[in-house]
Amino acid sequence: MLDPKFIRENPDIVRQALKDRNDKFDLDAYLSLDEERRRLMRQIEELFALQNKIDAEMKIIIKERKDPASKIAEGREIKKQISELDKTFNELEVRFKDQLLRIPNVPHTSIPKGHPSNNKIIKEWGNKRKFDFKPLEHIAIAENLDIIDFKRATKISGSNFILFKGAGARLERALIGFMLDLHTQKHGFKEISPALLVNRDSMRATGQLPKLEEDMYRLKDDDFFLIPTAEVPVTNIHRDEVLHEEDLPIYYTAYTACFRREAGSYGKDTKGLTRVHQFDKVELVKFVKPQDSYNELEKLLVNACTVLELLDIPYRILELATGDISFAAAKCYDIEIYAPGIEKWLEVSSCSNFEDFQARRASIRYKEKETGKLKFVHTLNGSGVALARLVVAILENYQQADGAITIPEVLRPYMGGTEKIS
RNA sequence: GGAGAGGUGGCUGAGCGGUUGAAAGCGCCGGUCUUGAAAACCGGUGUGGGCCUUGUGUCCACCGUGAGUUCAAAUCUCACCCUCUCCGCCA
Repeated sequence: MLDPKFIRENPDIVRQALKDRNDKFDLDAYLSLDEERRRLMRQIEELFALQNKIDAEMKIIIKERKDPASKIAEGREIKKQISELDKTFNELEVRFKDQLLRIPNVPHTSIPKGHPSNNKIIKEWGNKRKFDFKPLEHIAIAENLDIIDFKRATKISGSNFILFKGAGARLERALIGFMLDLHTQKHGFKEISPALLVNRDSMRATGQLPKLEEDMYRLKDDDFFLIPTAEVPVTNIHRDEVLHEEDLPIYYTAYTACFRREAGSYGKDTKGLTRVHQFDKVELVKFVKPQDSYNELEKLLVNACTVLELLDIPYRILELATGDISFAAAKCYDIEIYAPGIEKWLEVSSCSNFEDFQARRASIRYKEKETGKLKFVHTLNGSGVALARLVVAILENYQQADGAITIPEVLRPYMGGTEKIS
């Protein structure tokens, strides 16, 4: 969330941010709510001060064994006044906090403004494969090789779920192992394996709640949520903590399944692996000092790209426009990989700097040695990378004329030396 | 799921309803001593918020969370959450 004081003092910046994001949040209603609650707060605090004064006088009266009756009556009167104001104040406070949590982050000034069509391609890597036959779509490839079973996945769970089989399942596991090893051994990340169910506080801290509750899978009996990304449990590792400055930056990587309800997206990308309710992902999360966060974002992006370069999959990087970045992000790069069968660029990673937006919600701070002050850390995360779509790209990029798939060289050690699936 | 114990500052841990924002110790910061370091000793050290005259300013809140009793709650009552121990169940 944003600092309420910052919003109050810079309403124009926030208003512009909302406009750039095409967010309909009613800032004026928020601001008057803030003013009203502070007005009431001042009244109540004055009464508290009065109460404290009576309290002090009361102590003297008792000590000197005088008659306390009139002071007691005074105290009663104050108490009555406080309890009346308090009721209204509490209502306002609940509304205020809820509204505050619905204000998105202010986009960084460097990023393109407006509609997603203004997303800027800042890099392309690799050459699109040339085939001397018509490349098939991944669905056909996978069904021919019997490594993904779409029909049975639907029977077991429903539409847009996956069932990997045989070499398909092995490929999935190989990719996870390859990526985790790369990030832990070469990029300095610590491996984390978190729970896939998290509580409401955790979802609020990273910014999924309260706004996006409809998009989340929720266990209604226990008020748990299925994680939409490892970002949630991993960022929450340090919720309500004060970190040591010398421990920063902290790098974590985690493989988890991710669950997306995608309410309201029916009819869009409904076929194959490109949009599913559950997929695997290796996530990268960083906690850094504020002055380092934009430098760390660039490094994070390189870490994610390295995965694709080692797999030799053509990719491009998009710098997202204000209208396309997520609720909590200040700046975000998307990485898209090319799938020659369906002839589409597929998003496999979003690398974002949240600045102190999540840290403020989650209360993740560190004590700055030089000043002795507590400061919010900056949090970042990026996929390194998402699996289902990566499998699409591998199948379509590495397909052969005979319908077989050659295994990218870096994956072979993870597949027991297998060179092709046929 | 059953029984019991307990949640107090960065940590450990005291706390008869009224000079308790909170003893003590550890840690941390500064100083003395030392060639330097350690030890010892001395001093300091919570967070969040409101207000304006932005100041070594002032006021308020905070002892798991929420409600209640009271003139007054860390302390009493109730509910909830969480942790630990034992038992049960279980991969």
